[in-house]
Amino acid sequence: MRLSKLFGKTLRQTPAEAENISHQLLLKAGMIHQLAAGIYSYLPLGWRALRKIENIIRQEMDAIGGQELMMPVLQPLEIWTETERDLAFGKSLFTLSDRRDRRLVLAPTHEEVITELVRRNVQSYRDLPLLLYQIQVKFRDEPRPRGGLLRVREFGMKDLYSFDADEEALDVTYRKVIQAYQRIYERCGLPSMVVEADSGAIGGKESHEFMVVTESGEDQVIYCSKCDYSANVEKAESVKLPGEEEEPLPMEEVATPGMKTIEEVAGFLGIPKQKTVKAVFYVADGEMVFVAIRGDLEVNEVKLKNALQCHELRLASDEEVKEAGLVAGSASPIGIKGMKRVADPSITLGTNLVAGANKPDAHFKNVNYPRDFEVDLLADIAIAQAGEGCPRCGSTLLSARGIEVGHVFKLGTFFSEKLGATYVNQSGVERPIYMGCYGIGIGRMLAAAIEQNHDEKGIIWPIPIAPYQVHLCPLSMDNQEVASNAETLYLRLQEEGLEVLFDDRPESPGVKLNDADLLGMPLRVVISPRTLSTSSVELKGRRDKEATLAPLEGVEKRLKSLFAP
RNA sequence: CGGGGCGUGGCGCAGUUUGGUUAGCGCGCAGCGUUCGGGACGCUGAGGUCGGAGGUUCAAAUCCUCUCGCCCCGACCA
Repeated sequence: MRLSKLFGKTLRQTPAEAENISHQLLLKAGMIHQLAAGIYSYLPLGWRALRKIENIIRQEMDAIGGQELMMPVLQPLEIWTETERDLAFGKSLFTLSDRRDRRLVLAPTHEEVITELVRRNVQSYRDLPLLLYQIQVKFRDEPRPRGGLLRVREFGMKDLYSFDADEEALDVTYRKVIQAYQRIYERCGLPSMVVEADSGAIGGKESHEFMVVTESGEDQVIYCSKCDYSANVEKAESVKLPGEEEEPLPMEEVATPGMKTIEEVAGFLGIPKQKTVKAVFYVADGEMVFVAIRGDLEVNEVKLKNALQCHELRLASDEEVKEAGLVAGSASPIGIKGMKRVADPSITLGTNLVAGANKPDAHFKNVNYPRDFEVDLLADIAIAQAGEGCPRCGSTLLSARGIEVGHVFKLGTFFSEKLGATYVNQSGVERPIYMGCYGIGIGRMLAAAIEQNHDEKGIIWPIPIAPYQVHLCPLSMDNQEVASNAETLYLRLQEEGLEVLFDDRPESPGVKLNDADLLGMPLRVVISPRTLSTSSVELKGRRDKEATLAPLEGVEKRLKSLFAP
């Protein structure tokens, strides 16, 4: 490709809207263009890189027996109400009406459609196992798109669905896909980490995410310093630091004038935070919920949502708390009624805790569960923190930030039972199909690859996903000898099957070299009066500090072997 | 949705507080010339409904009202 003809210009200044490195570099390099919040065009260079990622994914999917197909983006709303996933997705579901006022959705994922499709085509155990995938655009009306391609409303996704006869077979498939995913990330130059995850709106039992560890990541990962336990913080469990065990004392009221927060109360009474009980109020699907947790811990809203099995969860407003007859700052689990009560097991660690008295300026001390109060549900709803104990081996937990570039779920029979996708087993008995689903965000991978591979000058493409392999950069194009040698070298490199970006623009050397760094192709080939004086060209890997000279004669063979698979 | 910020040629900005000539500057773009190994220089030139609507005024980028959009921080996800 001739740079003089390439659609998409490099910018000298980074557009102000970009905050993330990947977003800045993609814009600056002219690889993407924003149309609206979370909606982007891919320009030719960006699109080439994206297609390379797609093809690597295709190869690995095909290698484990996946068959590619294509399903509709536009779907009737009914198939979503049937599984109640319209509620699970809520406002993230893009909906529209056709001319006859039939309600349609722009698909955010395809479990319903594929299940319906497979139901019609699978009858026997002989048809299983089955792996079907597509690479397609998905729509999700995210509350807040951000970070360029990191979080968008229209995005390319590879979604694979697996169909097995039973749980054991699903387990085998699930592990196989995880390994394929690991190969994909590795091939794309993205070191990834598999972590346990919450299954969210997709549903299902077991779930794992693939994280690219980087500071700009939106997710927090908790992992063990010793064993291989790792989980998204949404899901992560931990062994909490124990509280002091002492003889339970009779409960009594203490004055805590003006003390509202846990810090204030603990400080005022001269006790550690873990000797207090924190009370928090949520509204779950319109119902007020009381939540108690040890004072030094925070509520994990994902866990709470799962424990309550609700669709919508938010903190209660001050007014709602007041209306319920509670005193914020001194709210108490003792004597609470008229609403669901949930507590984290951490309140059972230690004795003689301090809790609110449900009146201003007062708390109870020597509160003990279950002697002094009861709850309807005792469930792990705490955020795991670095420094706490690993749930597997007890060693210290650590934390890191990551970008979620893939997510896999064991769905089990959730969809097949609801939609009647069954098969007849060897004994002639009808059984539900065991399903799994597996997604990779492709644009997100592209962004993550840049987050992970760049320097102050620009992008450093991992070879397998670089838009072009070679950046041919003649300096002084008005020099006849340079121009003609560059032109023939361009042809010779292409004849060897190399992908070449040819900077044939009559720009000054500074501009061309800086653009080469910004665009980030793996190998730069400079040809100039200087190199021609010794009948050579200059080679420099994008990551290398120094360039080397190589004879012009036969350089195309040499480069071909460099990029040999 | 809550909090913060911002909308002025393709990009980055100034001008808005305190209304007042043909709305500026840098980059980029076009033409000509000189340059040519890390974002060169000179000359000439094109390009703007100041996000939109309404209002106040002799006069609005600037003041008022409404509205749309974008970014960042939080609750959601590949």
